[in-house]
Amino acid sequence: MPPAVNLKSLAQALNLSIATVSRALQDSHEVSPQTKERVRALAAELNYQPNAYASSLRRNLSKTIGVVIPEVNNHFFSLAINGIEEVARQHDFHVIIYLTHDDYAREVAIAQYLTGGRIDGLLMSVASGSQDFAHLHKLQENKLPIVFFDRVCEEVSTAKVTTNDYESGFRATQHLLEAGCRHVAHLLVSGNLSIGRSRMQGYAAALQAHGLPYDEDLVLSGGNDQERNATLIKELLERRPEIDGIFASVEHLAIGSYHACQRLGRSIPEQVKIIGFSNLEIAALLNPALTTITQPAYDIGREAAVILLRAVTRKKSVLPAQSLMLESELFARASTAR
Amino acid sequence: MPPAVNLKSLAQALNLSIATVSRALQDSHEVSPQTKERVRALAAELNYQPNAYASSLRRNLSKTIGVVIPEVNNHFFSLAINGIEEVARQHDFHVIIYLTHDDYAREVAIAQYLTGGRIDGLLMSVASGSQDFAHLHKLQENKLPIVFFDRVCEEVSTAKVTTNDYESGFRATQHLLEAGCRHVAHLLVSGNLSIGRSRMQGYAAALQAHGLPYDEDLVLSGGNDQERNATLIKELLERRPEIDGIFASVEHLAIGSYHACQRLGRSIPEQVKIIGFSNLEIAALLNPALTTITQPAYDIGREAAVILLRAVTRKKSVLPAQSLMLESELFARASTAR
DNA sequence: TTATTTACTGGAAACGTTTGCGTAAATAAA
DNA sequence: TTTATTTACGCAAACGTTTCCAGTAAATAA
Repeated sequence: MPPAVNLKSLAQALNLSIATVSRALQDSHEVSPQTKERVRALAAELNYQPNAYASSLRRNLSKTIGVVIPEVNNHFFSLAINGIEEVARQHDFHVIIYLTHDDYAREVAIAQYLTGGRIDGLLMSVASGSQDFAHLHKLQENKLPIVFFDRVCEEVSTAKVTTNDYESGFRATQHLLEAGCRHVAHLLVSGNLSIGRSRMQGYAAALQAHGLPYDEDLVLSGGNDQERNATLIKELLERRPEIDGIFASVEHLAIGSYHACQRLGRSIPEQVKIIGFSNLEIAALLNPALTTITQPAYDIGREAAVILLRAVTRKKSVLPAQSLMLESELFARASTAR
Repeated sequence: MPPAVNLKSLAQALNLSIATVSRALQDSHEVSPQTKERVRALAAELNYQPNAYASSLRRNLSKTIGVVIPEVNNHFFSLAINGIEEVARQHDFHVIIYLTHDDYAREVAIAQYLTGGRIDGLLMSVASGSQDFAHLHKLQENKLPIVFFDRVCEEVSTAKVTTNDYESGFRATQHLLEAGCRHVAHLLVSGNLSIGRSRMQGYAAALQAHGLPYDEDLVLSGGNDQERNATLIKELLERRPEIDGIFASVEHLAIGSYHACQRLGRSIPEQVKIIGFSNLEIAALLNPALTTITQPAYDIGREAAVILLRAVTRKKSVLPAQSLMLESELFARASTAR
């Protein structure tokens, strides 16, 4: 091990005290310009890097934020991460990522970790299986500021960034109805997710507005197993052959619908029209091009990070309950053509 | 601030010394079973979490690995991250992610950070713009074990995980030639990336094997701006209308080719056949379905993480130069049909 | 009975940083 | 001249762990 270059070795080499070297590197006003220059020169020459852990321990600040999401292999979340990382970098913050794989137990374990003071703030999209939120309340008790994005947790009072999910659900359904659909199925990932509920309510309201009945049997809850989803959708389409429209609440369920239709030989959009929430850049290149409700994923990540970092740098540990709602956009494409 | 629960407070409450409490929580053999139980019980009750920074500082070990990649909004990398995270979780390690956006300056800045001892090991896919590798050598001098994956850096001697890029390039090109193409363009992201070179060499070798000339003008270097890529490809297709096959070395260039053909009204695969490296799950749903060379992205991430964590836990700071090469798979689909 | 081991436990140093406080010299004010 | 103030720096404590080094008491061996 080469003798690590730290404040002590710098101080010795410069014949100064550790305190002075530390202050010089922080550009403190209580060290002379000449000394600052000497210190900086040697630090640069020896390639000194402060020990992040010592600094974090002493200052009780880690310059790190955590991001807890279900998956990273998902266009929405990877775009959001891009936004988050952008903001973090501007503030000289580091980003630790944890994946729950939509598993409640993992989410709890991760939350447990996080009470150790490893991060200064948390950005989170809750796992779909989560019902109990004691682990999140514990984080708040530990003075960890939290910002939820997209999959928010209503039971915890803090800042939240979402999109207009109710309205989007309404518009998506309405879009199908206006395209001539009369039997619209709704595929969602989990009924107890707040955004799932909102989209569902929008769906139900649109049906009602068009004088159509809400049929519980047309609502399908999918999971994380893509193959299984495709099978479930296929079974639904077989069981209810009158279905002529599908509103998929998340991207991979729209994809699953394509596969199901392919297997059943149902043509899109002639027999079944499909609209889905999605951040696929290549929705337009699908066969047929997929009509999407597209969330401003990058901006959601950005905004959530901005709110969090503002709180962190101001040492506001508990964020006032606030909701920022961004607008999704509907891109009509071939999959819902008349 | 609620009085933080730490070793000291636990020790006081239990009328024990800090040392004993610490040892009890680590299940040391030199503390009695009864004491261990008492300590554990109170720790659990008070929800004690050890301060990660104090521990890292003292043990000179952070239980954290860094991942430096160009983008996260990319199927290959997000799958790789899934693999990495899986292994890290099994070893109780944390994962910090840094994005270079393929920018050399950012990569250098990130490397600079990383010498601060914040992480115990590094997984890296180098930025396409990187020419000089002093920043990486510095990391090695700082005793940071590095494993490169996919976009490896040949100039740095350490462990590397890649796929059979030369062979894949050869097979991809051969596939087009066997489908009848005579003028095959090659789109790549950067000529000075080692994997880019390998794929390119495979491309050139396949041409030669089929008695076709290598034409430099048919090789196009793309960037990160998708719109610009599509324009460049379009211009190439206009300039050289005889092009009847495209081998895209990365996913988004294949997508760009689709867009370019769409704009020019060239039909795939009748006029132009396209094959591309890609981890798109929905390649089969594109219009037409895209023929792909698919890398085992998840496994690459997994294997790289396994190698790294083995080195980290064995305190091997400098890894022996080794290469692990996994196999890519070619999925023939409609975009290269005769 | 004495010597030696074994089983627990505690004191204190160390990791590298930041920062409150003290102080000497230099300067300004009285 | 004396007295305040400023400037520039050092000492040492603190952050919460881990771990080396002893130390005590009981158990075993001689």
